[in-house]
Amino acid sequence: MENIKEILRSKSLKLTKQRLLVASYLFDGRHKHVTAEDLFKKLNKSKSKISLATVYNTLHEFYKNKLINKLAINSEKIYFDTNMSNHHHFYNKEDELLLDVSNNLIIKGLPNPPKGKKIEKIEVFVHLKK
Amino acid sequence: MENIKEILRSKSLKLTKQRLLVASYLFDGRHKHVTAEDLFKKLNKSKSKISLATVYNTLHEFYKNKLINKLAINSEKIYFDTNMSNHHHFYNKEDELLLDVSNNLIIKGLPNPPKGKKIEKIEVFVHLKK
DNA sequence: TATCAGTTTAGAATGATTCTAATCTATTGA
DNA sequence: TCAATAGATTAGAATCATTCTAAACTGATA
Repeated sequence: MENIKEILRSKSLKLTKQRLLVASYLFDGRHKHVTAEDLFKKLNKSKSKISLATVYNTLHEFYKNKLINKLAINSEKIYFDTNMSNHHHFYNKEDELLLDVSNNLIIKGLPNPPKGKKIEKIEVFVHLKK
Repeated sequence: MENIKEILRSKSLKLTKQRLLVASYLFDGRHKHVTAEDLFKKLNKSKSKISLATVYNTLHEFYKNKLINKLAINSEKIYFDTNMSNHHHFYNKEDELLLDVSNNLIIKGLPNPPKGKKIEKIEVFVHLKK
């Protein structure tokens, strides 16, 4: 719990009950992919209480502070990803499977970005089927 | 116009006014990225008439028939892409710039997909910044 | 420990998309 | 040619994830 508090302090985020609740779920050492709705349900199963709006606020706050990533893989839901290392994803729409591809990929043949623009990030989605 | 009709016929799609309207805009020889809303506005500028629901229906019908692609790049809007060749995208959120990366990329270091799954498609988004 | 900027909240609002069910029309086959 | 009908179109309502609002609350500071 002390290291969770340290994470929030390092980003100058106030240590509120709700943030600690969200952070201790997200940063328990295992990487996770969650939607706001999932997280809301999961956290409200225990006796803790947090509103859906706060779940959204907190996830975006963490995202802005580079504590989590945001994945817009299918335009229906936003997934937040606690794995901050450079990685990519396997995705299977049918069963909503979302898996990290942890290897560092080597991508050759990429043209230069348009004038005045720099590459911020390369995102690779490997779509799967049966 | 005859080749537009041929495209629809080849997919057993009825040749309705609205489908011909959409198809002749989309398949005029230039690749396009459009959202349903954009397309709805654009088509209704001319004297032709088409409802928003029909624009959605038609785009999805074309998508199901593999006449266009669907891009879920930012979870706010769905883009449809008339370029059906194997390609990737540059994307700059700030100015909603979406560009084809036409080169065939070579991606090395990809692990095997999980058991029982095959790779359907690899989608690379190159996010840009200023 | 009082203050207050920053947080949380319930519920309303938004906006893209989908649904509904009534009307219309391209196709087909007699 | 044309009547029948399966499929297409439509306006407007419904949906659903997300954001907004503005009132109440609470950590952090002095």
